[in-house]
Amino acid sequence: MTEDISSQLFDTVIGRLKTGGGRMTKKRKVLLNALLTFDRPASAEEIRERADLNQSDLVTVYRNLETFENIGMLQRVPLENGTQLFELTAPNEHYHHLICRECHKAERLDLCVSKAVIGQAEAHGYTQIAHIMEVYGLCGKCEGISRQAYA
Amino acid sequence: MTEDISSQLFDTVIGRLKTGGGRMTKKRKVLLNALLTFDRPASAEEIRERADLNQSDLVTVYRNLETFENIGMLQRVPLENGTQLFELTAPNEHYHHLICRECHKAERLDLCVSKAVIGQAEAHGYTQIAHIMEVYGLCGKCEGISRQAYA
DNA sequence: ATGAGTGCAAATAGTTTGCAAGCTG
DNA sequence: CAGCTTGCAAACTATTTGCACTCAT
Repeated sequence: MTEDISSQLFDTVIGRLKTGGGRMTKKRKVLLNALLTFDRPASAEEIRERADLNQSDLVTVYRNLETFENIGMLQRVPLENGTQLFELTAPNEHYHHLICRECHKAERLDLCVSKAVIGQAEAHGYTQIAHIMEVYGLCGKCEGISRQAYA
Repeated sequence: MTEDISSQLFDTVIGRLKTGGGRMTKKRKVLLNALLTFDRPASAEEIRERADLNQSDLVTVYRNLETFENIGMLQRVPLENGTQLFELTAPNEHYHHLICRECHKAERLDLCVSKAVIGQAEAHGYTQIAHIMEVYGLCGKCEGISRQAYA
C-alpha cells in the first residue's frame, strides 16, 4: 500500500464523513491513520494499540469503525471463532483473504466470486446481497511454532 | 433430504461416535434427529426447540454440536452478526449457502471454490486450510415485510 | 450553541468452563 | 463401576447501549 493510495483513502474518508454531517476529531484522525498503517485486517484491540490510541476507549474504536463502515469504506472480516477483523477499503470495494489462524497475518486473495454469487442469489429472489469468503490456515511460521509446542 | 440420506447420516454419526469411544444417549439421539429434520443450517437455540429438547440445557446442545464437529460431520456457518448456525453434513463435506438475514432460510449454493482456494493457500505456504463462503440477502418474503415496516 | 463524538459503566448475547451428579456400556 | 454425558451456575469475550460530558463547526 503506497503513500498515494493511503492519503487518497484518507481524503476519501474525510470527504464522505463531512458529506454525512460527520466531524473530524483528533481521535478519529489518529484512528484512521492507524487503520491505514495496516496491510491486513486487524482487530479492534489491535487497532487501538497501534498509534497512540491506547488511552482511548475501545467503545470509541468500535463506534468509529461502524461509522467508516456506514460510509462504505470499511469491511468486516469474520474469523473462525466468531470475532471479526476490520479493514479499510476503497469505496464499496471488498476483498477476500488468506488468514493465519494463529498470528492473523493475512494476504488478499486473487479471487472474486461476486458475479457467480450475485447471479445465483438474484435467481432465488434475494435482494440486498452480500457475501463473505475467507480462507484460514496456518502460515509457515506458525506451523513451525505449533510443531515445537507439541514435540 | 430424503429418508435414506437421513438415516444414512444417522448411522454414520453413530458409527463414528462409537469408534471414538462415545456413547449414544437419549438426549443425543433426539438432538441428532432434530438436526436431521432441518434442511438448512440452524442455530443452537433453534435446534434445541425442535424436537422435545426444550427442557435440555443449551450447554448440552453446544457440547453435542462440538462432538459432531469433531467427528467431521457438522459444519459451522457464520452469520454476518458473528453468531453461527450448524448443519449436519456427510463426512468431511461442506457446503455454501444463500441465507436470508431475516428469517435464516437458507439454500445450498451450487458453487465450490475449494480448488482455487486451496491452490492459492498452498502456494503461500499455508497448511491446515479451511474456508468459508456464505451469501446473505433478504429473501422475497422478508423483503416484503421490511418494506411494510418502513412504510 | 447545537449536536456530533467520547468515556465510563453496565448490559447483551452467544458460547464456554467447572464441578457434582446421572447414565451408558 | 469407569468414565462419558448432563445440568446448573458462573465465567468469558467481543461487542453494544445509556447517559452525561466535551468538543468541533
